[in-house]
Amino acid sequence: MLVQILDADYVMLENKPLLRIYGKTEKGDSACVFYSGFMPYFYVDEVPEWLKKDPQVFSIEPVERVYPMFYRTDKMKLFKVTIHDPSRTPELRDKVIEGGGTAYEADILFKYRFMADAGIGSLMWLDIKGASSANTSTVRTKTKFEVKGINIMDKVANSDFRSLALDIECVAENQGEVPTAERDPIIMISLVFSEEYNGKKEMVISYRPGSNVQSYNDENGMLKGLIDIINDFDPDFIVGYNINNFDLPYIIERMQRLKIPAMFTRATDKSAWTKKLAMGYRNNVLGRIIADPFALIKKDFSFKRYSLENVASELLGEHKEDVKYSEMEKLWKGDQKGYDRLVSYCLTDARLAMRLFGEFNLLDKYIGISRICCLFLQDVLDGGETQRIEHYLMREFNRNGYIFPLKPSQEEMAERDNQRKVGLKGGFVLDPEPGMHENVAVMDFKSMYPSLIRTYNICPTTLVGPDGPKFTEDEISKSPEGGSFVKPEIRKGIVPYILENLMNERANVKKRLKKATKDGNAAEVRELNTKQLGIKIMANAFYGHMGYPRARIYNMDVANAITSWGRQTIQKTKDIIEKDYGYKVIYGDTDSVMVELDKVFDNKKIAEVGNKISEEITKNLPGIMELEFEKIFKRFLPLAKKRYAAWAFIPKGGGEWVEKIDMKGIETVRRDWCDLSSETLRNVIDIILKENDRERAVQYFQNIAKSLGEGNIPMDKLVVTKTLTKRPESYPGVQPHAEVAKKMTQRNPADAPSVGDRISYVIVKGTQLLSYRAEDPEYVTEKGLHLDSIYYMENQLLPPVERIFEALNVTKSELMGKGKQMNLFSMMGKQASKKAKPEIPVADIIGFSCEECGRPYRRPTLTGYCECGGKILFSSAKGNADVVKNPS
DNA sequence: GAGGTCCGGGG
DNA sequence: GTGTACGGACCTC
Repeated sequence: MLVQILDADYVMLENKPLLRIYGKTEKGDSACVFYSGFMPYFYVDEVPEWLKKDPQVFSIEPVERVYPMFYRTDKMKLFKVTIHDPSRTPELRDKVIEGGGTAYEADILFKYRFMADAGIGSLMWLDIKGASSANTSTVRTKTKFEVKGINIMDKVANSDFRSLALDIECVAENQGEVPTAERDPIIMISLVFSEEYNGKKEMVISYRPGSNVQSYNDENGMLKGLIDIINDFDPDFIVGYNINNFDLPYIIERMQRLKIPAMFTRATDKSAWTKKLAMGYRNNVLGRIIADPFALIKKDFSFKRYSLENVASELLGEHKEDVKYSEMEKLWKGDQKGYDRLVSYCLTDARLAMRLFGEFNLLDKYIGISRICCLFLQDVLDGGETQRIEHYLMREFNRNGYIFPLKPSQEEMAERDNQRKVGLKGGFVLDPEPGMHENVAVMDFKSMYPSLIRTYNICPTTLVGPDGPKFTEDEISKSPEGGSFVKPEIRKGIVPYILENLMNERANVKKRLKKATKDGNAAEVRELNTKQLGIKIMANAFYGHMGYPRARIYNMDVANAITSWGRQTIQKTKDIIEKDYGYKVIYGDTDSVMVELDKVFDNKKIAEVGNKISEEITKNLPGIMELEFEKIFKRFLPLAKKRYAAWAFIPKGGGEWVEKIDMKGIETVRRDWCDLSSETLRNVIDIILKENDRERAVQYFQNIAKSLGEGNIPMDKLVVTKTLTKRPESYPGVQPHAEVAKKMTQRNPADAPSVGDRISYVIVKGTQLLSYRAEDPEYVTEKGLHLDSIYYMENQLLPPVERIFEALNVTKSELMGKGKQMNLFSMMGKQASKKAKPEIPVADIIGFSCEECGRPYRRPTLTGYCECGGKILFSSAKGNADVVKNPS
């Protein structure tokens, strides 16, 4: 029988661990295979007397292993300690360490210890020889098997996975608070199935009857009903928007509170669990995978906001039902029509989560990584890069006779942190040549760091150590700033070996991908693309790992060797291009060089030159290092290191080009900018790059400024929105959105914003501090208030574009039109503020503002004058102002 | 530019 | 479960 594996655990049976591997059969049924006979073990360097007598110990045998740090030919004499119960390992390990001994591989999860030794990895298909063991009641999978033998199959296509999307609703006891599981019940749960369940694709369960609602007596009954439905439908994926940090912990905590065992895992003897960590929750449902579109989309898409409403409208063009938190209780307790709305709201959220999950292949990348690093999908989703790399490394090191060290202790990490501050240098970043450049060929090194590792055989196991064997110059490669490494003839390093395999495998997969694409085999294209992506991500992670203070095999000399060879490579490349070819390298960062080709204006010609230079340079590069022509910057405007805008043309093959605007380090979307800021910035960049007409760009900007001054910009382009994260009165400083919330509460207590609500605001004219002049846009419309165009000019419009214009030598005053017939401020009209100025008690002074234009300042300017020429005055909370007598 | 702080999604 | 434990945007020095 073939099983694709998703998860594993173990239980103790007659003082021996029994492994349970969960997966799917070819038919798409859930399956569990039982494996007994594998025992937990770890290594120690010496065997204390107490350990020999410990009843946990099954056997102790001497072994020889190679320590993975520094080139060495000697083997360590160690002892392999095999015990009965995996869960007892930590205490034995800690006791050994306390006694002054050293332990190895004593912090590897039992399931992963087994898989590593058996050569099994996540999502592999296993051919199971054995006997069906349907009589076991400890798991609830459709198929159960006792293993006699396992064969690893070559099959890559995934089984048919089954998903369940869910969304819960709950109402807080006190209006305006976020509900908590300790106190507030779940009132309703919507469920959306990836395939029909009892003839339905979706359902809503609750304990208030309604049309299309499956009703229970109470919350208790509803939650038990939920457990039954999950087990009955038996999903592989449990999906929900922010399910990781809200729905699932809430459900589990609620069940704990109501003394309902959370028995919806694939084992009958283990409940689902949730644990609160520093920042959020960690959840586990054994045998199933929890997938949160919120978490996944946040990593792979760039949006200003990641609310379900926002994401669904961006990605699906769909919207949530319009229900405010403040009306939920009313709907839950009110008439049937309102209740129906609540039901529909709940259902929509689960539907949207399911669509996002399914239509955007959100898991593909993680499936690819999981396949390569061998960790289960859930661990890849929840864990970081370190775990992936280390698991992979341990398997490879073990296979080659190396022992793998424990995770570093707190003290060790602190020590490394100090070391690192002194030592680790990064990539080489050239100072960009200022000003606009045209016809730039962009070349970069193909997988620079992995290639350097392979070229120079960089690895902890090839690093020449202080006490190890000595070598002649010919036998080693000496890095510019870092360690020396023995050449592959003496020993090939494990990391270079791993990278060689990964890179060859990826080339192979890409070849097959090309063919599958040509054949139009969509399923295979997806599989192969997933795989090459997984390999790429893994291969690029090795470099960073070795310079990471929390890594098990960390070494500064290794990390520094890689970056210093990188810097040397890029520097030499720059020199050759400038000396031998006579072109100017105007910018470069880590693995790329940008070369300005004078008097070459045709894309085809630029590509020819770029390709020629790359090829010729590559011929003289050591090892497998390869420079390649990547794209053209028709125009390139650097602002600073790591910040630029460019009009790029990327070769698509067959003489075709993809055109786009490349931006690095320039934020066009920021939470505290209104739409007008982003829009103006984008358009200014567009005009500058595509038309190369700075006059027109300035003019465009001035036109926007003029419309702003004349009040012709629609208000929705000037709105800034922020979330109220606490009660408005508990904000330490004055913040615009909190002030607006206070005003809204005062005006209409029934419609007071509550914690978690999004508050939109605009800034109106006046002399008070900015935050006090923040207003609800609806109120502004209603009362016909005027917006503060000076504020928008100075704080929203100018800052983003200023740096762009600066790079083109357009000064701020030129931009503002100063010195010309009419400056922008006069164009926009001055803000009158010369009114009576009573004395202000010092305690009331909260800031400063300009006498002429009313612009607020947190402290007076050095000159005591505003940019518009007006004097800076004190301003009080009440909006009065007085002349600053001594602005120092 | 480095170092510290805030905050997210969900109801 | 032989486990942990963010990351980007923003602000100040």
